Amino acid sequence: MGLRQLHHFVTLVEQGSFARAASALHLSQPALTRSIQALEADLGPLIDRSYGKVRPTAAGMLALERARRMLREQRELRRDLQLLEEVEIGTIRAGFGPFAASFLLDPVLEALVRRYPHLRIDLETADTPAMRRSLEAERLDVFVGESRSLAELGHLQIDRLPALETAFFVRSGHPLARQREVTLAELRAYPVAGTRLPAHILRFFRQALHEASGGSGPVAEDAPGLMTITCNDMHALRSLLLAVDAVALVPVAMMADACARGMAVALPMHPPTELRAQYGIVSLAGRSPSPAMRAFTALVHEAVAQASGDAGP
Amino acid sequence: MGLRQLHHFVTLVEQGSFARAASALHLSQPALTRSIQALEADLGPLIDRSYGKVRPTAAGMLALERARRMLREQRELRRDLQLLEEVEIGTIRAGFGPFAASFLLDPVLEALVRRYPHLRIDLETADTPAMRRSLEAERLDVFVGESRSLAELGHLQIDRLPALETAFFVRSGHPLARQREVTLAELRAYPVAGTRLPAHILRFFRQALHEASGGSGPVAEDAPGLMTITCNDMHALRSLLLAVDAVALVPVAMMADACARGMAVALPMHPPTELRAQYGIVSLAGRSPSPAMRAFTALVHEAVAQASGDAGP
DNA sequence: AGGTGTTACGACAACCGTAAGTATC
DNA sequence: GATACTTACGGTTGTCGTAACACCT
Repeated sequence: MGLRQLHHFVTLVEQGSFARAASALHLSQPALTRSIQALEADLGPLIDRSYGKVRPTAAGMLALERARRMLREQRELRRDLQLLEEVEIGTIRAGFGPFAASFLLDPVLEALVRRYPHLRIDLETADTPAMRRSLEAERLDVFVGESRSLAELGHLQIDRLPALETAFFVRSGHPLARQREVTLAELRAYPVAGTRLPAHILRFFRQALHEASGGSGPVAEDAPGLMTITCNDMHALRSLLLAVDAVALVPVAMMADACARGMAVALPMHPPTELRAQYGIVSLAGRSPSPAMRAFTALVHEAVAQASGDAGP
Repeated sequence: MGLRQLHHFVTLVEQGSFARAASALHLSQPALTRSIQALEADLGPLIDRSYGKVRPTAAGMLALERARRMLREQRELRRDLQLLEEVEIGTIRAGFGPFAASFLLDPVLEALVRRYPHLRIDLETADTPAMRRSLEAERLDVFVGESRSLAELGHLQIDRLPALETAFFVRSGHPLARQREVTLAELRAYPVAGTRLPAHILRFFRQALHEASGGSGPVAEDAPGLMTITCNDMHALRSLLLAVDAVALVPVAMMADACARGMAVALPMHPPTELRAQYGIVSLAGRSPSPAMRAFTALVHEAVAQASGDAGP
């Protein structure tokens, strides 16, 4: 019993004659005869041939029912795979780190919904370690997050994004906004807000402050950090810095509009702080991406390009 | 895509490795690899191979669902066909002519129910022309009836039964019961009951009566027949002849018990009337019988043998 | 004769098992 | 080196089309 034979059988019954069925199947009559014979050799007599009239036997009626169901499943499987390929069905479970979420979540979500209205979408924001756990536990298909700390992990595949420019921002009326140059130490006169930072950035700030205050040698690990406020909701930080005389370390892309409207400015740090977050699209290695995931990845790249285009020149 | 390949695929996912699946399928490992490759060439990537771990992709999950349904339909088709063969499922729509019903319906129905408790049974009694129409309209699968009039019809298949002995019966106290011989003409002193008879029997009686009354030459077609009462319920006729001084033409087999208990006797006709009804199991030619129909046919033969054994010696 | 279905034959593709190869641990 | 899977090769089976055959109307 094979799907091909069953298809032949169903068509034969539906067409009512070997000749018509064979032509409907784009098959020669003898081939159809033999196909049916083979099926009957397997399942027993299925049709009564009485010269010109083709009628299913009792067994044939049973077979007809089941065969139709099998063939329908086959058609629907092909259809489902097609729809999956076109992202007409499917699910994407994606995470965004705080930085990425701040300027990627909105456009990516909008683009996803706009281009793939039937896709089931499950997004969340969390920090990199949490998302990494979710990914490994397969609660997540992919996440966009700080990826430097994951670079050596072989079981993760990282699609690196252009380095994410960050800077210290204040609102336009802020005292520091008037200075031609600002040092790290000067920031400490104000509340300094940002997300929880990766270890290497934390170390960089501690070291810089240590040196600025005339110290030398190793820095104490428990020395107070630069940040006085951490919050992983970047939009809250944005609102904060626009409302009060705080300083916030946020992605440039996120502040592009506020700067354009003269509401905020990036502080001209001295020495220049090269604060580039290494972000990437992280997924489990060795797993072929679903069409939905490929679509998601593409949209993230698009959104990044868009954002850096806005914020760049 | 073939059922074999789908089975391989499902087993592979269930077993979690090519090696285990191949052995579970009684297949060599390379054969399984190639089978899966062929399926994937058809449907796209279905599984992620990551050395030792076999996991379905998103497409694979869809395929798995559909494939399982198809394979279940396949198993159930085989099972249904087996059950049909064993008459554990199926339907029989059978008719009985009045004579046949009188002594076959009860035992055949009982035997059917006893041996094939799951068979759907649809029995009816009617006269031969009506049953023939039902058969041709496929409201009936088979009937047991007077078959001489159908012998030449090519589109009907007739499984002839032993000739059905009939005789004129009266109750023991009947005046005619005391005679050593009874002529047809003598019957006319009493109500004569029977079923509606086939044309050739009617002609035989008319001819005999005509000759007995001294006539010669052709008999008028509208001459009064022998029967004064016709009823196609043979049990009613039986009750009638046991209750009043009537004469009834009924099958011998039907009266065997009453005769044995001294309640009725067959009249010793002179000249002997060779009243043999030619009964048969009639079905449409060119249609292979369902298992249920074969079972029915066998049981009818059994019941006939049983009845003629009872009534015979 | 015309149409319908089956068998006969040669060619091609599918499938299998054995054996050799490749990659991962 | 051991294990898990893939590729290579030769043989069997399944499937096709063309052609010849058998049968019914």
